[in-house]
Amino acid sequence: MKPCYRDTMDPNIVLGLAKRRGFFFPSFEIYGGMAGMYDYGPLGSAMKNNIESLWRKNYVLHEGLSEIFSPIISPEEVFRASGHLAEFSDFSVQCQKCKQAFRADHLLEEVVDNPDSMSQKELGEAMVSNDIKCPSCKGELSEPVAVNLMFKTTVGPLGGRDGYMRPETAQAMFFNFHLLHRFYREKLPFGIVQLGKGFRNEISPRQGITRLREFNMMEAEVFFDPENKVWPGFAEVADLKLRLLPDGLEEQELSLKDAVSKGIIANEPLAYFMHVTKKILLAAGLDDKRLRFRQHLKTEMAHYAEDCWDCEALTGYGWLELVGVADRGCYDLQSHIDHSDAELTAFIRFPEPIEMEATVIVPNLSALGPLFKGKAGAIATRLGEMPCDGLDATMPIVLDMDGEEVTVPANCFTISQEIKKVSGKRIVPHVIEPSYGLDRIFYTVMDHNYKEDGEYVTLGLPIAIAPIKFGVFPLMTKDGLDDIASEVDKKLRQKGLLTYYDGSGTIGRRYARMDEAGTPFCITVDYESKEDDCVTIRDRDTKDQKRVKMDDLDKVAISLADSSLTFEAIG
RNA sequence: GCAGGUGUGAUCUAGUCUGGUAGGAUCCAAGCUUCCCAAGCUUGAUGCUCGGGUUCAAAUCCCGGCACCUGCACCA
Repeated sequence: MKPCYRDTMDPNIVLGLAKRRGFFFPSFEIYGGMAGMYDYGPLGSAMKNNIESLWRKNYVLHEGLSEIFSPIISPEEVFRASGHLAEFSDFSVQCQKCKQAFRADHLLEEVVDNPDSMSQKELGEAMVSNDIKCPSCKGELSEPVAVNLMFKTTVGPLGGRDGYMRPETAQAMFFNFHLLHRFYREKLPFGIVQLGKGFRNEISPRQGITRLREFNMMEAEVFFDPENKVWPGFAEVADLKLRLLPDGLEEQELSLKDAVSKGIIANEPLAYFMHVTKKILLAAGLDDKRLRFRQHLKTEMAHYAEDCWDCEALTGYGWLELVGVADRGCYDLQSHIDHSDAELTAFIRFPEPIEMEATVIVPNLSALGPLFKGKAGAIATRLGEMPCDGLDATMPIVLDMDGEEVTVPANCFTISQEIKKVSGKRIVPHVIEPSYGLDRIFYTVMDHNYKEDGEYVTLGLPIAIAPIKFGVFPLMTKDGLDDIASEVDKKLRQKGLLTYYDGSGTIGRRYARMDEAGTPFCITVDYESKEDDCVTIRDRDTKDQKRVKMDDLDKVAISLADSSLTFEAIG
């Protein structure tokens, strides 16, 4: 069994361990399984919760972003605005001879204008009339077939509104912007997070839990005044380094400050959240040497994005994208503004109100009304909006009202000079989006922490991530040792620590079981415990043991669990 | 979706070519052993991916589905 890539884990070994120990395994297996669907087992669910807690600790507690929780099924309009409907509805053709698949609109790009806006039927006709053949073997191509990567459903049992399972959690943070901005007392910057499931009907899911059809995300949207893109914590971390692989340049280690000042990373907040990403991934136990930030190539970056970096990890599947940190500009909010009537903007107050002298047309409604009847309102609005440069107050104004020429006599308006006080301006905020693929991070945690010494397997999980914090054993299940151990186990659970009581098999076997599950510490009650009221604590990574008074055990265990105490420092 | 490969207890695997009682190892469980690093002994549980066909007889041969792996395509 060879590793897939040099110095990286064979995924089959990780998959085997995951299944054997209840981290994760294919779903619906007794019914033949379903590609792209996995279950998290008992240890996996606990570890997934721990990764989420670590993430929340950073984003919600430390950075002060707030969490929302919104529906998975969303109406079609949301995805028309987000662009997913168009993006996910490609038409694909296949070569009859060499079986290769191509996007129909791509093949027509050279010969037709705007092929991506054509219907399935139009594309098919255009393919025939332009005599399009397979680009690689010149074979005959099939009819275009719709490829929709979103799961569609109908809301209402008797048919109703079309809906889709969201392909990302982000949209709710955009279309609720007006409420969330108000929640933040109308200040910028502020940020929102959402954790939850997203769905993509992948054509061919592969590689375990790294490309699922139903997957878990942890996303943040941080909103900024585009003219003032700063984040308060930046200065503190400006000198810390990141491993960067910029588009078109060599891989290099740069401080946040230098990367921004050299224009490699577009702005400070983007660099800041890249740093936050690195911090979280290291705390989750990923190997710094196998992490890098790769900048999206100009060609792969969405056209509206200002800059985008993927945090990638080297795993048994090669380099795997775990996190995307993107500056999406104002694209998402603007798009929802365009598709709805909502005012998803922020009002930026000037330090001092600005007084501006302006020439304005003031409609005279008492003259307009009788003359134009029902159209008077629309005409008055148009007059108020039109530029007044060079207008003569004594001449009639000619308007084009939906193709109809309307002459407004001079008595229907006046032109006057006004002083306008402007106290601020309305802007569409820019957004920086750190988006984390939880399942991929989960996989990489196992990949990077798998250690083998001969046959002996240890999962070196950090205690914050480890599903079980302490194994609790009686050396023998008799002479009352088991009662004492049960008592210890119960006490630790009451303190909120997940333990695993095990009295079966030899002591070595029990340590081995816990090592493979990634449990950092084991507590053993032995015969001496009955004399000295002490138990041993054994460290997974060094196999060293220390004796601790049972009365102090709570405190020691809690401190070990929150990493405020190290094993070496136990007195 | 296409092409190729693979599918035997929870895991790794022998058996498939050449049809005839499914075997081993690990793990798991119960027990013995004053048992601190997968020791030993006894006992036990769990399996041929699913469906159809050929045959007296199918893990084995044929057809189809499903899943996994690799490549292609796809990857907001």
